[in-house]
Amino acid sequence: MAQSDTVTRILDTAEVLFAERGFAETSLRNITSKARVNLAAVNYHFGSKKALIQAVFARYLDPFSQRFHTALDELEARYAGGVIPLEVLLETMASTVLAVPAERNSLKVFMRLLGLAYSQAQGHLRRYIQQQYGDVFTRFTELVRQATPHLPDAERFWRLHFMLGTVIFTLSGLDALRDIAAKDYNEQVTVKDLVRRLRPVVVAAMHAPLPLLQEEGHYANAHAS
Amino acid sequence: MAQSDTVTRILDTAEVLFAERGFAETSLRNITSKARVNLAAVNYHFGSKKALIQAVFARYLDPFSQRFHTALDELEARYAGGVIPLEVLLETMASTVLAVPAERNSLKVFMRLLGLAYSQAQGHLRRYIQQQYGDVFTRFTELVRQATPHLPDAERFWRLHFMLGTVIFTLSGLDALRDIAAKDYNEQVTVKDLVRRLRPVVVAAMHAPLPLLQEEGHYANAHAS
DNA sequence: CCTCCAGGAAAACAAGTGTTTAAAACATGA
DNA sequence: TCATGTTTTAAACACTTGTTTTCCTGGAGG
Repeated sequence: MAQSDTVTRILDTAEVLFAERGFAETSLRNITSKARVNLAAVNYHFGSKKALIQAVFARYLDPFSQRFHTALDELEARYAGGVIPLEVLLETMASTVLAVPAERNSLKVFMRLLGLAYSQAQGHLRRYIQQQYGDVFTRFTELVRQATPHLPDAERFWRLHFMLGTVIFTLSGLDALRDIAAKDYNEQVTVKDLVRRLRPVVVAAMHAPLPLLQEEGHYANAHAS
Repeated sequence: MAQSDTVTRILDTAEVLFAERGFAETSLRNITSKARVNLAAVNYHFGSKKALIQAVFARYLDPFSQRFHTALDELEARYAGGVIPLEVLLETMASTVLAVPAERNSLKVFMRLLGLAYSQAQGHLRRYIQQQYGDVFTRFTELVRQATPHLPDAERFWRLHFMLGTVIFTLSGLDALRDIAAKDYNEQVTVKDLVRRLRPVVVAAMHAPLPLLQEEGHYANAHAS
């Protein structure tokens, strides 16, 4: 209750400001004034701006990774000992992501934050996320490995990141893209629609034939950087 | 020459600092001190920080869009009147991107900047890029449309952005990913390698079967945001 | 010679930043 | 009710930010 309504007001305000403007571009005075809370409250309750940023992420990622873990538990039980098909794994991940708004209210904010975590400098964030939630991701990729034994490890690694890029890029830039799409194809897309569109694309990408190796001289004027 | 060696020193320094730290996180004092140039020089030569950012982009995008235009000209001549196959279009785009380092020296910086342009708030940048270089992109997508007549317009739109996400996300986060990949699969990837890996994935993604429409209730707990 | 003026250098400017301090208000259990 | 510990508040602090201003330099052209 009153047990620091301030804390949640700060978090609620911070997450949407961060999502729409980035971390460096959002000042504490920005947050606190919009949340109608004293400026010092952030440092009092969280210690620093960095800690506030991490708290914003934790509020999304804690329940998410927990849900994901139990979802994977169920899968492993269902396919006891056997291999879980790739489609099922992807489907599970998708539905876990889509379940986020059940407790927090904006999937859009969640995806945007993830996008920022990658693109923004903020080295401390990537480190924090990695060491805090890295194990779920590791567990997931291990299951993907078993589901795609034909893929060389390196190839699978890259393809997973390709798909991560697709999802995060699309869903985190959703607003801008949605505007264009609505204007050109007058169609009002929801996140759920997008996930529906993503499914066959991701599956096809993971099943794509292996790249031909080293067609030398294929690209004129190509220099490594 | 002395005809403002200062200008290029500023641009050279700014582009790498921007690429590795972002725009807001890079101060003019940061740039000018590293470039061993007076602080006021930026405002003298460019007018403002925003203008400097745009100048950094222009130095990459001007030659790029020019090259891309002539490459498309050649393609249209070669396939006079006919449809240019999707693979050829993608190949052309890839080699145009890979040709960037021929004049500017870092493909990595280029991709990182593109990534920032999307993810960073910086509304002015997206607008600038859109109205300055939007026509090449429009032309390219029109050719893609002709090459993929079976795809509904909206579906093609989204798939193109999916792939844009893949490429920009991967290539702009290249350094971090490369470190992980090198550690786990001791393999030293170059940008060229990545493009080679990307090719079949992108092609497969574009040719993926259309999504099933509306399997209602497929995702439990799913709420739109 | 002097003028002119693009360019460089140092300093100041006003505004905004995260963080800290110290006092006040509040709540709660003894 | 009083003392205790927790929150809230306003003010200040110590910087950093982008931008301007002012002065100084060094040639080119008349």
